Amino acid sequence: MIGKHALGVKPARHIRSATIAIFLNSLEGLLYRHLERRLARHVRDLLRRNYAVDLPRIVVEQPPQVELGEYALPLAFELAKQLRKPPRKIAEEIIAALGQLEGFEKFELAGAGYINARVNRAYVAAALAADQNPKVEIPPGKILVEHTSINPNKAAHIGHLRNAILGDTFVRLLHFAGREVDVQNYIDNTGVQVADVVVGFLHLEKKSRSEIEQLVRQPRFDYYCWDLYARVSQWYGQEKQNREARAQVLHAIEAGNDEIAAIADLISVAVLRRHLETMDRLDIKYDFLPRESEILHLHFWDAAFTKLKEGNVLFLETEGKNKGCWVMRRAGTTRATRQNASAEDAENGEVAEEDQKVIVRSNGTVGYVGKDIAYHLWKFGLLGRDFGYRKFYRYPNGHECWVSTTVGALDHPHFGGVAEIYNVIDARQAEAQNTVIEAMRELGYNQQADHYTHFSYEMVALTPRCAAELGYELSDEDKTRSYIEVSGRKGFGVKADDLIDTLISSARKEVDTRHPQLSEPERATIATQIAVGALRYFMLKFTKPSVIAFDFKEALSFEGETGPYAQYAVVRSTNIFRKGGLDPDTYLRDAACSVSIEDFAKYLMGESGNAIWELWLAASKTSYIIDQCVATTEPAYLAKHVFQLAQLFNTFYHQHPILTEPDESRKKFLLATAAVVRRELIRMLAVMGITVPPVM
RNA sequence: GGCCCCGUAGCUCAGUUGGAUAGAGCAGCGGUUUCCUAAACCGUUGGUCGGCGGUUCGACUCCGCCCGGGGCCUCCA
Repeated sequence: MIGKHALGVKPARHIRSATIAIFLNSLEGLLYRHLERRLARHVRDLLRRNYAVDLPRIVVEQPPQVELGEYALPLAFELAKQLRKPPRKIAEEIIAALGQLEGFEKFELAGAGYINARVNRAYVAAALAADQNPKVEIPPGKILVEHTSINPNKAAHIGHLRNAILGDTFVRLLHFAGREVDVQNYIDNTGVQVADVVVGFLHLEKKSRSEIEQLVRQPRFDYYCWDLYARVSQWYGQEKQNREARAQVLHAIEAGNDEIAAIADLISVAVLRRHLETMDRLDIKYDFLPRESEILHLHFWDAAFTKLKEGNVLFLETEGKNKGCWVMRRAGTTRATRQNASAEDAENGEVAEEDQKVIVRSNGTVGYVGKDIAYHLWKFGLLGRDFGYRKFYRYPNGHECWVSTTVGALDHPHFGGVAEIYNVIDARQAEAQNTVIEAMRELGYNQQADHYTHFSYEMVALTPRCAAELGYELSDEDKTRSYIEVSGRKGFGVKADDLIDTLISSARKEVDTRHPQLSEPERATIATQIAVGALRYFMLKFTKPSVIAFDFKEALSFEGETGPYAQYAVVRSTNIFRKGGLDPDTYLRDAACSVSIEDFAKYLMGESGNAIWELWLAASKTSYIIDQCVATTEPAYLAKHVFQLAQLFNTFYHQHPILTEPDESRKKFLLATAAVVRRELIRMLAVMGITVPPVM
């Protein structure tokens, strides 16, 4: 629901050149992903027809150098044994049979039996300049992305930033792919973490409700809680009986109708607002905040419990250590247990003790996984209950964020009942997530389970050096580790707002020296854009399963493989047009299309055109890369590609002075090159949530 | 003990779901600014892809075993 389209640039409405217009109308697409699909389809048909072979997947890869073509098919190797012919011979035959294919120049035999395909560079470039991007089939149904989900009891830290940036970027990727998305941020406002801070205010600080009401209004109340939470954890360690305070508070919060519950609500709401402010600094916004308090008070669990019992997913353990608990089979123990068990055991749903997951404790209270099952049944519209909704937070840009409540507004957007869900949750919770999926499956909701994706990522830890810089005392063992885990409980970590502040002031210093003539607000805006660009890029450049060992030096870098590097490439392109007295977008719409097919061919074909063609080719891959990111749930590919494109552009920029180019048609072509790359970079950066300053 | 992730250049990481000569950034060394041009560019140093087997025409990639690091496995969330 946020930002219908993440596109930073509007597509050109019409094409000026009659030649190109006719050509483009006759085709379904000329950009990288369209050509790849067409090639694969063409080859598959040919293999069926001529060889009666049906390959499950036609592998299409990219040759090591652009000189060898744009696509490479290694399929002759695969067929060699089956057809009892040498690969080169097969490749030759296939090439002869391939004939003509729209958008392609020719097919060639290469190496030991590769079939390399060369596209018609001029046509592809013309299509890209005209921003041709034909509609592709978009799967129906709304998608729900859950991310951030920070316990509302302390300030957000760098680990939470990775979660939110990954989640928000994935939302933008889905938007780009044309999908409708709801963004949810689950709030555990009734758990032990909130209880702990409440204990801190009541037992350590001895604060009254009205005093807390005052404190809540201070600017960074979440920082106050950060320190208090760490002190409470220490306090629990001092005397065993201190922990009794937690149990009492927790119980009061769950019941939800006394002074303590009111204080807990006061605190968690205030911290939650702070989280929304922090994330909005990075342009991360939410549509709906489902809270655990409503899951409890609206009795979501009761509805889920009934279903789980009726579906024989849960059973009451009558002996052993889990006696008196409602348990289910732990994820990952699925078939083995069933097959090894006797038919009668399977009937009763009996599972070995070590394979059991307790869902309802023997005292009748439900655990976290149980509540999560109920919540996920709601997400798919399977629970038969709904939240109440009220407006909670209005962003400066007018976007409205809703929160769950027991009795809400009559008029509200519809949340839940979606077709697909993605949960951005760190890898440590993989087993819990799988247990929820397993419960859905056992309830017979296989289709929903298939569309339940745990968007798993690794944590952000600190390098020992970084930890030492922050003033933490390290044991000798810690010093030898490659990284040290952040701990909210110990108050050990880098707070999100602190990091953002540091980045902004660091960027600000540079902007001040480079552009002293700019006004104060202008410099502030640019510094913020650079800081956000650096931070978001930093969190996205690592692949999800890689632990980020956080280090200030790297995170604060604005050089090399960073967000500012890519932003700077765009600024350079913008500079060309500014100094040339042109507007890049207008130029693309009007002038670039006046570059004739012949001129595109002249400057892009052959040896001399290879280098610039490489740049055009990379620029034509936007939708291809984004498809890949969505299919693999890996935004890092986009970050890598943006950097590569920026790198190619910087090389181009260095080698080709454009404004002084004497040949008028060549100058037009070079300007079109700069404008196209600029447009694609802006687009992809927007998908990463990064904007580009006017100057840097 | 069981399950999951990681191991690639001095450091931090990519490696297109089995393909052509393993790539970036940082750090180091040496260069390039009257320019649309330095948050940049060029050159250069640097590799037993943790180890051993296996599958394959072909393995950094898949399988098995081992070594090293991390995580999860609680009537916590």
